[in-house]
Parts: sequence; structure tokens; C-alpha cells
Amino acid sequence: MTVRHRAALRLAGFVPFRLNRLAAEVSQHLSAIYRARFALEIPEWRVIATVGQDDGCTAQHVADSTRMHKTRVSRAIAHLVRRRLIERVASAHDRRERQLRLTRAGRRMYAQLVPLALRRERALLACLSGPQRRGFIRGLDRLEEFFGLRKPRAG
Amino acid sequence: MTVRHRAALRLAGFVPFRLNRLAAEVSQHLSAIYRARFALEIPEWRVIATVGQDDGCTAQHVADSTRMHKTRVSRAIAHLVRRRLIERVASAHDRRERQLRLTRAGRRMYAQLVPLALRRERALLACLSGPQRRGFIRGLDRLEEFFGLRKPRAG
DNA sequence: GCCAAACGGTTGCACGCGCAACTGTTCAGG
DNA sequence: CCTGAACAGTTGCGCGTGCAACCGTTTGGC
Repeated sequence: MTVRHRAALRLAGFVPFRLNRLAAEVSQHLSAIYRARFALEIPEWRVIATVGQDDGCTAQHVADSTRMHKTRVSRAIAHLVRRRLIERVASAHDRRERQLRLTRAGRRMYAQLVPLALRRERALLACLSGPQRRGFIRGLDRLEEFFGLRKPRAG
Repeated sequence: MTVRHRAALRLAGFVPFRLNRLAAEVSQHLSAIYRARFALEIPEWRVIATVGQDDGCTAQHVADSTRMHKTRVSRAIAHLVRRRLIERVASAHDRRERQLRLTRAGRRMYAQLVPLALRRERALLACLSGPQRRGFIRGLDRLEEFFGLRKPRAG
């Protein structure tokens, strides 16, 4: 292969940088919506989303499946409890952990939140053709696998 | 199209979340290397990379092309100046701005940094086949275009 | 049973970040 | 000219975050 004479680094073409920048942009876009509509920050949004999908799970599970630091999870949960969107109930078989459940209000918010999120995702992916979208997702799959980001089975 | 009975939200399959998580992982990986090898944080690394590629550019240009907040850029530059890796020279035609140049030491670091970064990028993309890689990059292109992240021409 | 290690979860602390406000400079309009 | 808006860049402040240390609980080894 013909080595580019002393390979140069173009930041604009450097994939790790591009990934970061794109993710920041997407994130900022969405978090503005979460904040305006539900007064939720990203960590709180993720907790709601996780608990809404895995009712009765623990903070540890949230941390594992979102890859957030446990202190970030802890504080997000504290906020949500204070706002009476989720509640913590002592786990029967292990008194260290506490099971997380959406309250009535939490479920109501979750029900509004899900279709909105899915709509935004579709809007985002609408700039890709079918094959492009599949190709991109496929790449995402592989990269996640490479970094051990695939969920460790079960939820 | 058959609507999934009340479309559910799986966080693990939600593209904005996946993008964020992957970017964080890649970033963390790289920044650990930058820190260990060069004692550089990410903002400083980006400044070095930008100035190394666009010698004599301004802080404003760095902010534009990296999409970092100008205060973040300002502080990163301050660190690098203190470490004598870059220097600021008053611009001839506009006394508000200052042109950024790598010092001798800065160029030395840049010369080490570039091949290391490119090697890591190749290692990252090696988990994709040729077509997969092209498909993924193509998706990246389109999404950046969608968000107006394509460089505004010129450097 | 007991002790140490590992675990779930919380908190004090230091630090990096974005925001807003600031300084100094340039430029357009009257 | 001169005034005000726009710009390049810096800094004080408040806040969210990760790290490390902590508390209480569970579990393994002996």
C-alpha cells in the first residue's frame, strides 16, 4: 500500500473525534427537549428509561446497562425520588440494595417520553437511506462488540 | 407497516444513547493514552492537533473547527502556553486576535502524537470489514451533514 | 461462628465546564 | 470623528462529575 508521505492527521476526518462531536451534538439536541418538556437532565432521563423498561431493577443494574458512574446514577435517582417520579423499596433478599419502581406520575411521564424519543430517533435516521442506515447500525453493532458494550445478557 | 403494539423503548437499541456511550468509551480509551504519554487532556490534545495542522490559526478557529466552547479553548491554550508547547503572537492586522504556533517542543510532541493517533484509529476500525467501514463512515458523513458539522470550507 | 473481602449505595472534595459578564479592539453609520 | 454593535479572548461563579473514602450488608474461607 502506498503510504501517504508522512501520514497527516486531519482532525475533521479523525473518527474518534468525529464520533465525539456527533454524539455531543445529538445529545445536546435531545437533552434540550428533555429539559424543556420534562425538566429532566440526561442521567435522570436514562434512569427513567431503564426503570420503565426493567421495573424493580437496582441502581447497580442502571449503572451497568447505561455505563454511567454509580455516583451519577445515585444522584439522578435521588433527584427523581425527591420529585416522586420513582420510589425505592427495600429488596427482600438483600438489604443492601433497593428496588426501583416508577410511581404513577413516573409512569405517566414515561408514557409521554417513549414515543417522543422514538420520533426523534426516526427523525435523526431519516437523513440516511435504508441501506445506509443498516450499514451504519451494523458498524455501531461491531464497534460496541469490540468495546464490550453489548449488554451482558438479561436485563 | 405493522406498528409494534405501543412501540417500546429499548435503551440498548436507542441510537442517540448508543452513539453517546460508544463515543464516551472511545474517548476514554484515547484520553488515557494522551494523559499517560503526553500529560494532555482532551481539550489540549485538540488544540495541539488543530494548531499542528493549521499553523498560525486563532483560538476562534480552534473553537469553530473542534466545536468546543471558547472558554474551554481559552483555558486549554493557557495550559499549553504555560507548558511552552505553543506560543501566541500578536496578529499583525487585528490586535484582538493572536496567532497560535507550536514551539519546538510542541512540534516534537505533535510529531509523536500523529502516528500514535492514526494507529489507534486503525486499530479501532479494524473490527469492521472494508464494506462495513465504508458504510459506517458514509453514515457518519450524512449525519454530520444533517447537523451542519461539515467544516464551513477552508481551514 | 468469625473475620476479611466484596458488594450496593451515598457523600465530601476537587476540578473542569458552560454561562454570563467583562476588557480591549474593529468596524459600520451618521 | 464618534458612538454603538460585533468581535477575540479572558475570568468569576455555580454546578455536575469522578474519585476516594465511607457505611451497612452479604459472602466466602477456615
